[in-house]
Amino acid sequence: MSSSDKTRPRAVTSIDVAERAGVSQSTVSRALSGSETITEATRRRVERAAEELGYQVNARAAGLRRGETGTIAIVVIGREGEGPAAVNPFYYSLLGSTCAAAAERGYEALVSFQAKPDEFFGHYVARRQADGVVVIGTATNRPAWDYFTACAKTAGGMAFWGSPFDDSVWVRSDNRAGGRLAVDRLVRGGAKEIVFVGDPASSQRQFRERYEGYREAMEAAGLTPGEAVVSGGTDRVSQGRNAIGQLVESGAPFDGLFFACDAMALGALEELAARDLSVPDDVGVIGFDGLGSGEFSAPPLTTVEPDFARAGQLLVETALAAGDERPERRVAVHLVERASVR
Amino acid sequence: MSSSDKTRPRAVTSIDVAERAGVSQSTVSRALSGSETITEATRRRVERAAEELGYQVNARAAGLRRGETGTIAIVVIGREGEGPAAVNPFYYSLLGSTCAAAAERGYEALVSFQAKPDEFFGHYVARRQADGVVVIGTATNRPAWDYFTACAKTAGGMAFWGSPFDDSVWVRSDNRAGGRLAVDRLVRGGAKEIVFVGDPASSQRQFRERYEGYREAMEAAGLTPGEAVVSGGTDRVSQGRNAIGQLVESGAPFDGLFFACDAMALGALEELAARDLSVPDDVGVIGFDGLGSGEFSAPPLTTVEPDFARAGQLLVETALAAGDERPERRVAVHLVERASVR
DNA sequence: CTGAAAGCGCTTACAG
DNA sequence: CTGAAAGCGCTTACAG
Repeated sequence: MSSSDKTRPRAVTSIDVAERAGVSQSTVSRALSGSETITEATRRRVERAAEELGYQVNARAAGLRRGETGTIAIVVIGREGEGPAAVNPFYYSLLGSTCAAAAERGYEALVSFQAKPDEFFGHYVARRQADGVVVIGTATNRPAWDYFTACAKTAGGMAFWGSPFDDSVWVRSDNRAGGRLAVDRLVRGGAKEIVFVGDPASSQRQFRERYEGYREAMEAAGLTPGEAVVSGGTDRVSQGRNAIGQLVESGAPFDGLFFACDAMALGALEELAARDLSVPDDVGVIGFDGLGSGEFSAPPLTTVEPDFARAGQLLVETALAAGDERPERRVAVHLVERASVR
Repeated sequence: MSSSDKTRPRAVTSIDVAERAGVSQSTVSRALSGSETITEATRRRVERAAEELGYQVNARAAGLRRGETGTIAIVVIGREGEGPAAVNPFYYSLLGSTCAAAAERGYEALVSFQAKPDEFFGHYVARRQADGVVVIGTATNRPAWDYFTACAKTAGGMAFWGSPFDDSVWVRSDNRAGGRLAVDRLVRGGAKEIVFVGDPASSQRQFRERYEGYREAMEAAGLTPGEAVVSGGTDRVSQGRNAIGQLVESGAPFDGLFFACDAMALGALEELAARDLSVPDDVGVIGFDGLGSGEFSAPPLTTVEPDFARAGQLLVETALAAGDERPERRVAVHLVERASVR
């Protein structure tokens, strides 16, 4: 018979506020939502009552009535069967700036990490939990992208970064420009035999674009672009490591290395050191992504970084866009100068 | 007069499903929520109708009626005036595992990055947007912690990691055990003159606990614990760098260094290299946090890492706990062996 | 400028 | 086992 057996105390409602202020519920709603049609005196009375009662608008009820959710769902795709600890830090940065971009537009961000097929969920819009959903993460989780690509077909209101498919609503770095930036910088450092490391046929579609940028810049510089070096390995870091072994054993000369992503470059830096090849003196190295880890590698890694803030904005914009609008989908990149190029 | 001038198509409701299945709305609700009191035949009929119509329960309406939100808010506090790009990667890992822990318990995660005083918001529970809120992030943003500590006093349902205050509902690493782990390892590597670097009076309360662990282990090993080395600098990395300068100039001998956090250790590693001090031969180095960047430093950084998954669980548990329950609040730590100790 | 009433889409006593 | 009705807490036409 106790009045509060660990039940939450009943929340204060707009009716309580109305009563205290001596007005109707409608007036409370208008006063608190900033309607123009309310007397300043009334508004103040209502605001004081709300204040005194510690009243906060019930966002859920308001949204239900209004028909908007004010929320955007962000799903981060991980490697199959691995937890959030295995997520590439690049996607954490992207997550952060996407949340910030959502907030900027007045949206809340509902985030989830999804890696296992039996837990895939993308029907946020249908369930009215969100007005749009952005999906980011590793291209290597094929089942996940199959799932979300199918979602996008029936649902709309989705934006992708990292999808292995070209037919979805993706947002990407300006990868060709990035490839050119990297090669030009290597050339300025005196390199002539510049090699691209990474698989242009990778499920990460952006790799091919980076390779194309490499080719363009090589040709523009009067140099001969080579075939991409593709190496095995379970993760990007060991792929980078293995690439060096492969390269050295092939006997092909090289004085500049452009990696399809920072994780590979970081692995390569270790292997280069192990083989007593000096960076940047013997060979210049540039990565792609702007990973924080590159600040502490030996030497610190020069890299091509997308404008994360802009990436977040574009992702949110795209997810929220009504069908016909066509938001820009390429994110500008810039070179982060550290110390792995002369 | 067009029927769909860029208005979202009206969502399918449970009434539509009821109609199609030839049952009442109540039955649809029961069938889809897995109520026991429904005939298998009826349930199947309803499920098929829902399927055909592409119906998804409106989570907001259901929650409103049920009085639960099924959501937990996670706020990440950043350095005053800086964006998500400046957030310590440690907190990204913690964010990831907290999201995962929420999902494990069937909760959605509403995340926001907050750094500026005019955008602080913590009334998620009062606004019925969440059933609890976990706050994580840098202790250096004092106004933010003042704000959320005040929130916690009136609101309940909150859990903190990183708060500079002791009186809030915090969850923390088992820092003393971590300190002991680090010192013991350094001793095993042959070090005798082991120095603690970091400010025990820092707003980051965990630093003091780590220092205490250091003292305990030193004494237990029959060694003399020294005063902590406190150095200036705008961020942890430069504090670490400066600590080395300070230490070397002081002339005090040292052959083992335990840093209050990895960011400081990483800065120190650079400075040590610049001064031709070899790690781990001249001096062993151990950090705290388990930062991913430590994998790529020269040498890779040995560090004390909390059990992130457990940290997330405890945070969620604490935020969701009804007043009287007292969830465990210490997270176990372990040593990640890399190469900065002999 | 303000109020009474309807309704957003569910779930859950209450009947039968 | 199923249905009719009420109600979660708002906002917004519709009146006045």
